Amino acid sequence: MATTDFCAKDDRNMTKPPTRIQKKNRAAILAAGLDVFSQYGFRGATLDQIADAAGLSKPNLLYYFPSKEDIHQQLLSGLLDTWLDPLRAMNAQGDPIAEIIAYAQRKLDLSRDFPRESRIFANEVLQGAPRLGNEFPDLKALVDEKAAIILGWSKSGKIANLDPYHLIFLIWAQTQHYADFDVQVRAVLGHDAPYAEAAAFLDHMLRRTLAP
Amino acid sequence: MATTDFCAKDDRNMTKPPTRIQKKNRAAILAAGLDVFSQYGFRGATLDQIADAAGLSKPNLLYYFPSKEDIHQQLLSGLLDTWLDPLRAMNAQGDPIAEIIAYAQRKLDLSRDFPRESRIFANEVLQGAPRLGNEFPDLKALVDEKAAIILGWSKSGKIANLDPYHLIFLIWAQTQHYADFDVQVRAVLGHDAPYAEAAAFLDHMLRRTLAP
DNA sequence: TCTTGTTTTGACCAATCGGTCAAAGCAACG
DNA sequence: CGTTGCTTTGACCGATTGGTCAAAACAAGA
Repeated sequence: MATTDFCAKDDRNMTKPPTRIQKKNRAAILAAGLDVFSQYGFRGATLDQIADAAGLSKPNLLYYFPSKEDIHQQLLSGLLDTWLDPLRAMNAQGDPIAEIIAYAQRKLDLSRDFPRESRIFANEVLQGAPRLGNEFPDLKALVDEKAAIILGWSKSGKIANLDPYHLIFLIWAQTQHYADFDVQVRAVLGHDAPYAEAAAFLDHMLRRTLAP
Repeated sequence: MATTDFCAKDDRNMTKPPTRIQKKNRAAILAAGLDVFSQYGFRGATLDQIADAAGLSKPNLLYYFPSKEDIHQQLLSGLLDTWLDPLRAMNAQGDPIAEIIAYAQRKLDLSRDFPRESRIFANEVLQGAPRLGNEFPDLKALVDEKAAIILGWSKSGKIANLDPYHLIFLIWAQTQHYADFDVQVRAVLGHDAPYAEAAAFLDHMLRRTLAP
């Protein structure tokens, strides 16, 4: 056969390394997909839009990715890792309050620097996570681990006595709000730079909430 | 002409009161639209789905509403009022901390009792509020008014010195999180009844955050 | 009963959707 | 130069989309 069909092979089976142009186009497609999916959601996004944004024709786009769903899937799985990194970095040996506040601030930084990634994730969860459900066990395992650490801090009196899971939800909700509900935040505030204020507020709120 | 085209007339121009069957079908369509739009978003929802859920044929559905967009629009505008009622009820003459906590709890109740309404709203804002943008001025006016009250409490030392806008964002984010990210919350917690815990946590967090 | 206006529907439409395919274009190496 | 294999594209496909329309079915009062 004429075509090598490289995109259908899974990662372990790299019979050939990707060429320069393959890397460039695949990256362009993922960048375009991020733009379009984050703005319109999976169903609302069209291959024509993504192809346009990537500067390719639709058949050419489908030469690099087998389907619309595959582009979305690759974005999501690549995303979740980055998104959970701040939580992974929370250290049981560190100072409890400082660790939790540092985690929240890192999460807020992600919202500021990667709002499209946040929205693509929010879109997915909002609609019941039909293309993300299988990632939830890993997510739960990580949260369980970190919740146990927080619970330890709580039991030993180093922080207030509170439910660690809902503390994590609080941090998720509050930090992602600025990315996911960006238009609303900007419409209400009337200006465009909420992140410095948000960081100060978050610090105040967590310090008060966590104090033993 | 044979048809009366009643649905195209605006509310002020009620040449005839709606019949019993009109009321019933319009209500059924809005209920079905709430179900479908909240699950799939505007673009993801189809008229066939909504018609099915309402127990009507598609042309019959379009006899009662002129377009898909109109159903969505009516849901949204009817929604925003309910959604802002708890904030409207916040009383400048009441006890500051009790007022704010009561507001947050009412908002959490809305998330528990009307998660579909919350999600339809979240879906819309997430995608840049293209069909909601004109409602933002009213929203901003209300928030400005209540933020001024909170700021007054803050200045007079009745609550901590904090940014009232970000306090409101905090309450929105935290309460809506349980409705909008429901699947994620349930996947992480491993059980189905987070609202009692959430209410206790919210009370703790706000009481600490607001204390002078 | 007949008449009048409301309600419902099957058939249909143009546009758009995700995706296919064969053929053409192209780069690189001998 | 020619060959080989990677890249790009125009034309096309079946399915689905939101929406239309004329005609049929129905309800209700006279």
